[in-house]
Amino acid sequence: MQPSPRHPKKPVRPSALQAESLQQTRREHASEIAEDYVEAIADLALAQGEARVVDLARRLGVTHVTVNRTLARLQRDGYVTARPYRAIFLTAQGHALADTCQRRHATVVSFLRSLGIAEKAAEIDAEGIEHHVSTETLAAFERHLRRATRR
Amino acid sequence: MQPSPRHPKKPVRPSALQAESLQQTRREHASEIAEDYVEAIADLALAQGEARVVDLARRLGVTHVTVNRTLARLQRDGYVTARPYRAIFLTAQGHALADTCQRRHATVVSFLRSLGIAEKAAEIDAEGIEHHVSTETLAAFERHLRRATRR
DNA sequence: GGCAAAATGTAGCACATGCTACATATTGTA
DNA sequence: TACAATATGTAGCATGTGCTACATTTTGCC
Repeated sequence: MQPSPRHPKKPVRPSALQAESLQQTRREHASEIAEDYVEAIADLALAQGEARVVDLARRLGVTHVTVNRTLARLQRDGYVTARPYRAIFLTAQGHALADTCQRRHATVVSFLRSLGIAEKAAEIDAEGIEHHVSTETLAAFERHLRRATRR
Repeated sequence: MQPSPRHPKKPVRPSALQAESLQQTRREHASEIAEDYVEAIADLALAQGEARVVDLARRLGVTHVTVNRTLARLQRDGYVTARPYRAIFLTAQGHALADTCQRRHATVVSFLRSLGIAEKAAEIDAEGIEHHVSTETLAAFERHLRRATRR
């Protein structure tokens, strides 16, 4: 193959819609964990004044080591503040993200419940689904909920 | 801390429902990519007789290198057969998975469309959502679709 | 046949996530 | 205060996914 030595290699252009969708999904996945963490930190702060590494580990179902490393990344990205051996707190940016996630989570759960899905299954599915719900789809869920309530 | 030298360390037991849900989500994520690949391979086989690495790369929006390594894993796990410089084919197991995914994908898209979501957004969201839809939720989607159709 | 383009393969890097094992700091309490 | 339990931190490994750069094979065509 002629390696076309001039062009540094143009990025693969996915022509298909599916490629675009999958790339979107991959991007979302990168932020899913951040969302889960800030949401958990917000909950814990509310419930017991502060969030500790152990609490997060228990809550998220991972070891404290994983929590620790992920917190370093969240701190790097400006979502939390943390000092060694101290509690973890959300930054303004972290709070904003947490609020968004909590509202979205609640909406998704309510929506699934309104379809007749049992509490536990709704919770489990919502955890997986919520990160992939676009603004448009979330709005559609809310519309549906209003209709269902009005009835 | 007393290291309790006898017990090899019992796995962290997540007491909270959220921990369980998140672990479920992580398990699902491990199989998402396999699902995307077998689905693409099935489509390509139908459309042009066989699936090649380049086709998959274009379709999935990644480089051929990534396709290559992922195919090795899929082969290891029994979903595809592949020989160097040859086309890729699904095993019986791969076909079964592809069928399931295609049906589920179609259901999720139809469902989102029935909520008034535009074609493109429905496709994009479906790619992210479909992997996290439990049997129960999928059934609820189908129920909803039947109701909407009947009307 | 033989050359060039296309396709495929391989090496090696980066990053994210998970883990176990072990080290260190903090804390509760005798 | 001092010890033991708890919490937190660090080192190092595995796996999965993505990439670029380069090597090799296959294929189309003169």
